[in-house]
Amino acid sequence: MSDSTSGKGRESKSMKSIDRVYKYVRQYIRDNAISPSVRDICAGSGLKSTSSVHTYLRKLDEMGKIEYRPGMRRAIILKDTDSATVTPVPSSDVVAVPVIGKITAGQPIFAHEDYEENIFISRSVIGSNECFLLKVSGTSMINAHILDGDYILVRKQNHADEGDIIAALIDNEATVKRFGKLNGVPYLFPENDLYSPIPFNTEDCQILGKVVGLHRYSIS
Amino acid sequence: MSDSTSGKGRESKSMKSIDRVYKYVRQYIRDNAISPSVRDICAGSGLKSTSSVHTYLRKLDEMGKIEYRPGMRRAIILKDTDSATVTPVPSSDVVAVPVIGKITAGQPIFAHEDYEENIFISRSVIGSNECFLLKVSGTSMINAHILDGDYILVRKQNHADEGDIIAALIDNEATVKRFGKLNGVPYLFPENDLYSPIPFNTEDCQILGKVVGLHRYSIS
DNA sequence: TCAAAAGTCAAACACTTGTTCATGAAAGCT
DNA sequence: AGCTTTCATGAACAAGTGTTTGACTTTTGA
Repeated sequence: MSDSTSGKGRESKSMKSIDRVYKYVRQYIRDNAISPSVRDICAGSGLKSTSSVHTYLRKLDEMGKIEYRPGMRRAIILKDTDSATVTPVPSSDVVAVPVIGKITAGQPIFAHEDYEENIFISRSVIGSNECFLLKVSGTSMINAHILDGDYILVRKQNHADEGDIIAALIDNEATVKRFGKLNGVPYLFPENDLYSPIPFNTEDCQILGKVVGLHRYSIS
Repeated sequence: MSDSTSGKGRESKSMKSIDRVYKYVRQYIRDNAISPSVRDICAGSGLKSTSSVHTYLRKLDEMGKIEYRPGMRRAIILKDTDSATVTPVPSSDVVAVPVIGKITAGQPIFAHEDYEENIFISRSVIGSNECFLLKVSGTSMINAHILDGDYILVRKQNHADEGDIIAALIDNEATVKRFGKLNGVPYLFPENDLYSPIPFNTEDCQILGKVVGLHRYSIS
C-alpha cells in the first residue's frame, strides 16, 4: 500500500528526524505525484508514531518549507523552497521537449515513446511551436558550428526555405543538413568539405523541421 | 473549505458530466497542487451525488485519462495525455539560471539583480552546481565554435585548469577565453587568429567559472 | 544532580472521504 | 406502451487519515 517509494526507510542515524521527514515528503511527492499520508511518512522516516510526524509536519509548515492544511488528507505541498537556486517554476513558462533517440522504421516518429527523455526549455525560446531535440552524431555540419554530440532544437514543419538548416529523414535515418538548390534541383548540403551534397528526392526524404536552436553540453 | 477554486460550478449545459468532472479535476489540481476529493468534485461539477462522481472517476481511469487509486484519499493524478506539449513540471527537475547582462563595476556580480532574465534548464544537465548564463558578443572564440549571440553556460568556480574554456572578468568586463600557459605564464587565448592572447595577471583578471554548456537560438 | 525541555511513542478519537446500495427519473429502443 | 439502459440521487457504511492526549525516555542546562 505504501511501498511505492520502496526501500530505505530510516536514513543516516545522524540526520535529525525533522530532516528525514522533510526529505521523505519531498521524495514521495516526486515519485508518486501525490502527498504522502502521515502514516506513509511514519514508515518512510523511521518514526513509529503518527504523533511525532504530525508534530514535525506542523513545524515544517511554520518554517515555511511545506504547506500543511489542517484536516485535509494527503494535502501537503512543497513550498518551493530553499534558495534562489531552485525556484518555483510557473509550469507554463517551461516546456518539456522530447529528445528523439533512434528513429525507428515505422512512420509515426513522434507518436509514442521513441524518445528517451525530456529536456526542459524555457517557453520564451520556443513560443508555441512544437519542437523536439535531436542529438547530432558526426561532423558533417562542422562549418555551421554544429558539432558531434550537440543537441539541436527542431521546430516541426514539413517545408523548408532555401538556406535553412533542417532536420530531415533520409532512408529512415535522421540527419541535419542545409537545404538548398543547385541549378533548380533541391539538395541537402553538409557543411563539411569532406562530404558531398545529397540530392533531395521526395521519395526517400522527409523534412522533419527547421533547426531553431542548439544545446551543447560537452565543451572542450 | 472547498471554495478555493472559487466559482463557476456547473459549466455549459451542453457538456456531458464526465467532461465536466475531468475538466474540474484538471483545474483543481492546477490551482491547488493536490487532488480534489470526490465531494470537492461534486461541488465543482454540478453533480450532487458522490456516487455519480465516483462512477465517472472510475470511467476516466479506464479511459486512461486519470489514475484513480482505489481507497486512497485525494489520490487522483492526471495521466498526461493529450498534448505532451505543456506538461506539469516537477519543479525540482528544473532550475532557473540567471542570464547575466552587463557586468557593473561593483564587485558582487551575482549578488542582486544584475541580471535581466532567467532561463530554465533541466537539472539533469546542471546537477547541483551553481551556474549562470552569459551572452557572447564578438567572434573571438569562433574556432571553438562559440559564436556571437550564443549563450554560454558557466559553472561558477574560481580556478581553472590548462585548456579549460572559462568566463573571466578582465578590467571589469566579462569575456570568454581558453585558459592556458605560454612558457609557464598564464594566458587567456582567444580562438580566433585575428586576436592575440591576453596575459592573465591576477590583478585585473578574475575567473568567474568554467564554461560547461552553450545555447544558441540564432541559427543561420 | 535535579528539573525543565525536547523527542518519541502508543492508543484512542473524530472527521474526511472512498465505496456501495437501493431507488427513481430520463432516455432509447422494439 | 413496455422494457432496458443510462444517468443521477441520497443515505449509509467502512476505511483511511488527521489530531489529541498522556506517559515515558532522552537531552539540555543550571
